[in-house]
Amino acid sequence: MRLYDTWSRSLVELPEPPGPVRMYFCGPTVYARAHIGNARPFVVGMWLRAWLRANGYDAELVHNITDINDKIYDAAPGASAELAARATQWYLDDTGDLGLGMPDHLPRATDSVPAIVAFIEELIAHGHAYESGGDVYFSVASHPEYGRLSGQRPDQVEQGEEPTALKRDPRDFALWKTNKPATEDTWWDSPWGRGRPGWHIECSVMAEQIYGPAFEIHGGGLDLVFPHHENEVAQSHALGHPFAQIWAHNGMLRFTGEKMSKSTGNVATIRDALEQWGSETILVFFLTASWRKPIDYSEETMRQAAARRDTLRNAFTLEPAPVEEERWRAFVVTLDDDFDTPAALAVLHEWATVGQLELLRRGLAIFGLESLAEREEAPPEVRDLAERRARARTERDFETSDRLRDELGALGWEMRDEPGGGYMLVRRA
RNA sequence: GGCGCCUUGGCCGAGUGGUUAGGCAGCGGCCUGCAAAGCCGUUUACAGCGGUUCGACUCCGCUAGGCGCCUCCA
Repeated sequence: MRLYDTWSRSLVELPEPPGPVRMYFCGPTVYARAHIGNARPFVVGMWLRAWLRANGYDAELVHNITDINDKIYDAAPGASAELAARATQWYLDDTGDLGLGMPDHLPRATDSVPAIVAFIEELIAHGHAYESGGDVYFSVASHPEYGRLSGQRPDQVEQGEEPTALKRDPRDFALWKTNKPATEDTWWDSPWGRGRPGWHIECSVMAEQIYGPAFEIHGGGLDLVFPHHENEVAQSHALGHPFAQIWAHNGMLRFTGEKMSKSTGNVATIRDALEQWGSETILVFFLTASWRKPIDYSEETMRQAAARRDTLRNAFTLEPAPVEEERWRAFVVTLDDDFDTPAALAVLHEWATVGQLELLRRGLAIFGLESLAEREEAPPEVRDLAERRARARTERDFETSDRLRDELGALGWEMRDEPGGGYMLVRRA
């Protein structure tokens, strides 16, 4: 299997099974309900893990929770820890309801502070960082490789608006920030006084705490390439750690519906999407685009995803054809080639058309969509209505028949007539 | 100003130097009491302009439009 790697800007072949393939995908900063775009790295990470495991890999996924951050302080003055805890639970609930299971590890920044302090001390000892007024900064000039991941030219980087008096070089970034009592109600002790870690160092440390200094895949949104991942790789490489072999960056989700825009802050949360469309439609939606490309979230694109979901589910009401195991190969080819889910989806549709239901079920299961293969048993009152309608039809009392069909519809059930008076009851999503 | 990405038929989205994925929607038909589901058929696609080539949607250049990032947005 090969995957596109941002570092080398090329497709990189994964080692042969069983690997291992250790993956670290950047998770959310917990200060509010995560929006649907935040679900993409989670979904991609979980799908990759499932696919790798199905192919005999020893695959593992770490997804971190950033629970120390300015946004959290801003959102809940005086109660930031409580908000972070609550928002962490929201995220776990929301992603859990996607039905993909959970990553192997969900480390919190707040649990890693001693390790972060130790990592920073080592950077200082090696001359890659310096203390300044209670803050500690990474010295970009000490690391000539800086900028390689993102391709940014340090001399062209736009300067931030923050006063940089404490930095030796405006490009330097914070590893540790001294506590500001007026706005920050959490802090940790360190050799440089009370403070808190910077964002980038949290991820370097959490990844290495679990995997050690080298692992296979580091994932996250394309918007994190610079500065977040550039800084992570600088911190770890500066200490001679190999860190990630492959950098996998997922494309951004765009809100293109009329009612939504990120600038107005009016965006759908994962919870909103779950309530409006359900997990199956969300997963099919993510399947329709390559993981590296942008994907548009709108009423129209979601409606289409829902229609696709129905098409796939309807396949299971048909007579299955004898399993042709060799057809599985077509699916493997698509996913082993940079995890091309749109192509894989086309294969699933092909199987649906020709009645390869066992393969279809197995393929859907990779993406957490095995529920599409399940038929829900109708409750007694629904079966009773259906029987009455069947009788009315037999007696050619179509007025009663149509009325009963409407009643079934109101209960969320669809009655599909078959030749010879038989019928099938199908749950409408 | 810098780094990078994208532009395929009504919509979404693969793909290849010459044989045109897939889905949704639309239209016609079969089936049905009528539907639904399914099946069959169907709708002059590759932003524009140059160049390379026997031949480009596919390679190169330019233009236009869109998007991401530029120190704490997945």
